[in-house]
Amino acid sequence: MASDHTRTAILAAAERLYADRGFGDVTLRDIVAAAGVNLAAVNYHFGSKDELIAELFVTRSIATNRERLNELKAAEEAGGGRADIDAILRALVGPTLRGCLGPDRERSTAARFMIRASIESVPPIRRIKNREVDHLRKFAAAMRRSLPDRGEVDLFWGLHFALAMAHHTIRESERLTRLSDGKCDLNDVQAIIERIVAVSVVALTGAAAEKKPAAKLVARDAR
Amino acid sequence: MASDHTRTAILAAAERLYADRGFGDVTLRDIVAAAGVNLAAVNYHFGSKDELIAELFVTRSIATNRERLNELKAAEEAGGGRADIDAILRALVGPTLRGCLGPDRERSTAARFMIRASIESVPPIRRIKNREVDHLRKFAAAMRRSLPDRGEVDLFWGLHFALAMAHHTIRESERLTRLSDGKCDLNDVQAIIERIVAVSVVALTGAAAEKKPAAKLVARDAR
DNA sequence: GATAGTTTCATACAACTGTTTGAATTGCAA
DNA sequence: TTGCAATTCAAACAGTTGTATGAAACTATC
Repeated sequence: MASDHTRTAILAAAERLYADRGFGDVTLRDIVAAAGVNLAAVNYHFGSKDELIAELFVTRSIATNRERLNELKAAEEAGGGRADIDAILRALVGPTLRGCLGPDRERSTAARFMIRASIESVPPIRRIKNREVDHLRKFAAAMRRSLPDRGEVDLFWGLHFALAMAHHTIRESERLTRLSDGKCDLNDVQAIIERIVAVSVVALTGAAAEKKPAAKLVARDAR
Repeated sequence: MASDHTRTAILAAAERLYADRGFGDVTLRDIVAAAGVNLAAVNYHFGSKDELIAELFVTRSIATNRERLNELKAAEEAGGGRADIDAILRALVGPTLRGCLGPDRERSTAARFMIRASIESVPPIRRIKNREVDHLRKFAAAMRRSLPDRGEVDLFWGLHFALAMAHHTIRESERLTRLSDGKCDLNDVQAIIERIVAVSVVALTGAAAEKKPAAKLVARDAR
């Protein structure tokens, strides 16, 4: 196999263009122009435009999912097979949020691409997302082990709401900034993670989350 | 002015098609065929495709926003200018959820259209959504009056999270059903509303929400 | 250095898109 | 009925899209 030069150039250019301008108005011609390759190269190397998009998204979401599972595994091992609920939730929303938010200027192309994928939800990506359920089941199982007394339905809702807060924060970060006149700091990702985890924990346990003083919990002091 | 027959037929056909098949693959030709009118009628009556979509969305979201404000006003008058926080949140998420969720077969075209609008986020709709901030400020103000001791930033986050749970539930209702093997009942809209309100309230007040026994609160008993 | 397989290239294709045009038709008022 | 504006219509327009083709260039193997 020759050097992947063309293939790689297409992937890089496509990710950057999609990140900058969205899926809606980036054509194959834009991509090949930016990559400095021939138009036919896309179909030769990827088969179709949709498969190119799918490959971009799969690559990134595999990375995120692996990170999630690593954190989950670490948390379960630390707890002897039964992770704390806040650690589970942190493993669930942390990688995604860290991947997509943060100081504007150091936000990577990959992050901006994933934000687009989260907002625009184009068909090839939606197809992949549908398979994500199996991945989430592992977190549901961990939550069941962590909170065996909690009803199964409540656990699903808790998991669902945690993801809701994470994804909505990614999707609507601009609106929240505008609504709060910049008072909500979207750059302090760790604080956002802790805030979401804290809300999810109280939603699941009905009690304020004070169990893990090691991690700095959400600063909820009045200002 | 003649009878709005053509105009109305276009609006109805467009809303139904967009609801059924999404914005991505519905063309003006599909719409005029379904409406039984001429292709040029769309541009004659609406100016452009985007303006047609915008009109559809504006009509529906004005209705939702009015409903929201009515509920908010009623809650504030009942409390003498200071509504309970759970009533405010109910006014915020209730109309949207009631408009979009509920038993599948009685789900209206309008509801399905709004779900699409929530998922696909096409340019003309995004432009309109950006103006929604002013509307949300009224709820932020009401929350400030209701919880004057709570920090402003926390209130914004609470508002943001409440919307997050509502919209994510609408967007990902199918996935939640699949993840929970149907155990999460997406048909009981009122229960979902109360669940979201309850989580938001504890997130905002740090205490379990037991203040209003009149409304049935979320059933969080283990099963 | 011939050969076979891979990769690149310019170009054409075929289909679809929203929009425009200008003539026909309609409906209403005088 | 006449006149005038609003509406409808068939047709074409102008542009874009993703994809396919077949020849050319390259690369590595024998």
